[in-house]
Amino acid sequence: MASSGRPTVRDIARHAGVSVATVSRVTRDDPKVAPATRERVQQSIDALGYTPSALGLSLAYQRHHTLGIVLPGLGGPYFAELVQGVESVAVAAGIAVNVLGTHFRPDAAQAVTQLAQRTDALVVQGGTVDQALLAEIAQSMPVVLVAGTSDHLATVRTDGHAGSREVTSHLVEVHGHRRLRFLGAPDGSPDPTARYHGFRAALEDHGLTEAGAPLRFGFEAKYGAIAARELDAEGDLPDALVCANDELAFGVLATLPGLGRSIPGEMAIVGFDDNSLAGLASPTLTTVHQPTFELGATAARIALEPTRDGAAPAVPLPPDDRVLETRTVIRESCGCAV
Amino acid sequence: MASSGRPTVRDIARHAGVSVATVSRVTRDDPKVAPATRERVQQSIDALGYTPSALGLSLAYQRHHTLGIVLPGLGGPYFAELVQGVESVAVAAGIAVNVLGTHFRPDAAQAVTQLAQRTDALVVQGGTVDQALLAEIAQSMPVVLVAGTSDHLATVRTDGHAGSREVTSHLVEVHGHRRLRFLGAPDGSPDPTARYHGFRAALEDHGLTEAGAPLRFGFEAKYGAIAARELDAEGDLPDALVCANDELAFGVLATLPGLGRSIPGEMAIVGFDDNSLAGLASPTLTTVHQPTFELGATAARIALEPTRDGAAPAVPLPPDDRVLETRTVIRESCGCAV
DNA sequence: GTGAAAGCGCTAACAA
DNA sequence: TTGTTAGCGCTTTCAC
Repeated sequence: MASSGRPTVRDIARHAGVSVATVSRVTRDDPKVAPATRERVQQSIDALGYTPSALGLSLAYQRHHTLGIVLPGLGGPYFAELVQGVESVAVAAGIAVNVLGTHFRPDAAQAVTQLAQRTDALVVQGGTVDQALLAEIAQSMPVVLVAGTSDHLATVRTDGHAGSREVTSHLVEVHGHRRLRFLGAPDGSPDPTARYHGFRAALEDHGLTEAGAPLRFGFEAKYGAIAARELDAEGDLPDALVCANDELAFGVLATLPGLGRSIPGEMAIVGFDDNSLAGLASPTLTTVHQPTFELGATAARIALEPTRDGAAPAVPLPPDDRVLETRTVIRESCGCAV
Repeated sequence: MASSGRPTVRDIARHAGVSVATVSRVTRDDPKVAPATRERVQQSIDALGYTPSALGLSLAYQRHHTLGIVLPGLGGPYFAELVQGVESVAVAAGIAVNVLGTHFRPDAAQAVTQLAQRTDALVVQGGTVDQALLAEIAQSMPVVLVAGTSDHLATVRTDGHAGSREVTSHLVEVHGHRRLRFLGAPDGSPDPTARYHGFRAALEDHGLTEAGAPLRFGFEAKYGAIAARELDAEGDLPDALVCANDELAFGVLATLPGLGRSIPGEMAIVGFDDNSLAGLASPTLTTVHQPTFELGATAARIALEPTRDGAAPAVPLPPDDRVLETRTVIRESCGCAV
C-alpha cells in the first residue's frame, strides 16, 4: 500500500530500497550517488510516477517560487501589458505569478499583506498601496515599485513628466496652440500626476497657462466620451487636449467628431502610452510611447535578482530609481499630416 | 535568542509558557482554550508580531489557497476581463490567483503541469492546453475549462455558435445582405471555431454560401487592419463582414473608411464580445454580448467549490457543461440607424 | 556513496 | 483545558 495520494520520497525510498536522502540526491542531481544506485532510484521514480511536492520543497527551501504583482485591476491595455512583462521574466525563471487587483478597495492593505505571505517578491504599481506598508514588507522580501517614486524602495518608471512636457511642447511649438487643457485626474496615482505636471511645465516654458481646469475623470475610454460631451457643451473648445492616457483620448476621438467637432481640425488631441490601438484610431493618435512591457519585465528582474541562486534574499533591496525612456510618437491627431 | 527571522509557533509557545498546540488553538480560534490562557498567548503573539506561516499552513492542510488560470496571454480585453472575473471570486474566498500565459509556447504543457503543483484548482481557457493533459490533472484537482467543450471536464462557456448565428441572421434578414464573409481563423481555439460554424449555419438557414474563404488572421486589432487592406485590394467588398471578435472589427473599422470605403455604407460589419470600446467606436459596433467577467467568475466558483470547507477536494469534478447567455447588441455598424 | 535523524512551521490525534 | 507527539514532504548535516 503506497497509500492513495501521490507518492512521496518515502515511497520511492522504500520501493528502491534506499534512504530518502538518496532519493533526494537523485532528484536534485546531486553527483554524490553511485551510478547504479541512481539508476535504480530513477526507475522507481518512473515506475511510481513521482514528482517532488512543490509544498515540501517550498517549506524546506523557505521559498515560494512565486512573484506577486499588485495593481488596481486589469482594466485597459496598460496593466495587461505590464503583467505580461512581469510574467515573461518570471516564467523564464520557473517562477509563478500571483496577481492581485486592489480595485481601490479599502482592505487592499490586508490583501497585500496576505499576498506577501505567499510570495518571494513583490512588484507593485504605484498608487495602489500605502508606501509605509510597502516599506515594511520590503524589510523581509524584495519589493519593486512600478511607476512611482520612493526614497526607500527600488523603483522602475518612465519619465512621465518629461514625456508629457515634450508632447505638449510639440503642440505649442509646431502647431502654435496656445489654449491647452488636460484630461485626467492629476492626483492619487503618481503616473497621471507626473504627466499633468509635465503638461504644466511645458505651458510655463512657453509662458502659457491652462485654458481651463483639468477635466477630472477616470482613466477609461468611456470617461473620455463623457469629457468630450462636456467639452462640447461648454461650447468653446481648447486648441488642444492633452490626455493622461490613450484610453481617454480614444473616448474623445470616438465622440467629438460625432458631435460635429472635427479632430484635429477644431481641436488637436494627444494621448499617453502608445497602446496597440493608437496607430489604428482615426485620426491616428499622437502620443507618448512608454515601454510598458519592459517596465514590467525590468521590475520583475530586479525583484527576482536577489532570489536567484539559493542564497539568502539579502533584503532590503537597495533603493534605486530606474527610469526607462519614453518617446513622442507623432501621428495625425496633433494636426501633423503623416 | 528567538532567532533572526519571523517568529514561529515555538517562539510564541516559549514566550507565553504554553505548548505549541495551545498557540495553534489560539490562532485558529479553537474554543477549547481557557480565556486566561488565550489572553496570555495573544499578548505574546502581539508582542513578537507573529503571523502563522502560509507555508506551514499549506503543508499541514495540504492546500495552497491558490487558484491557477491558464490562458494564451493577456492581449486584448477579453482575457483581462476573464481574469478579473476569476479574481473577484477568488479574493472573496481568500484565495490567490496565479496566471499563466502560454503564448502558444511549445512547452506550455510543462508550465501547466508545474502550475498545477502550486495550486488547488485550475481554470483553463479552451485551446491553450492539450485536453488529455487536463483530464489527467483533473484526476487530482478541480479543473474547469472555459470556452471549450469536453466530455470529461467541467466546462463553462457561452454559446458562440448561437450568438454568431443570430447576429449573422440579422445581417441577412434585416439588412438583406447575401454576400457575407468571416474574419478570423476558425481553427485552433474552440471559441472562434464555434463562431465560424454559427456564421455558416446562419448562411445555410437562408440558403446562402460564403462570399469567400474566411480571412484567417490573428485576433488582434492590427490583423483587422491588415484584413481591411486585403479586402480593399481585392476590389469587391462583401455585403457584410462577420468578425470573430470585436478587436478584429475595430481594426477594420479603423482602416477601411480611410481607404474610401464607407461602413456600413459599402460594407456592414459585426463583432463578437461587446467589449468596452464597442459602443464607442464610430460607427458604433453591432456585436454579440458575452458575459466575460461572469464566465471567469462562474468558472472560479465551480473550481473552488469542492475546496471550500476543509473537506477533501472530491475530485474529479463531475463533467458538466454550463452555458451562459449571449445577447445580440444592435448598434450602427450593421446598418441599423440607432 | 549512503543512511539516520533533525528540522522547515504548522495541525491534529491522543493522553493526561 | 492543556501538553506530547507524530506527521505533512522535503533537504541537509553528520556519521559511517
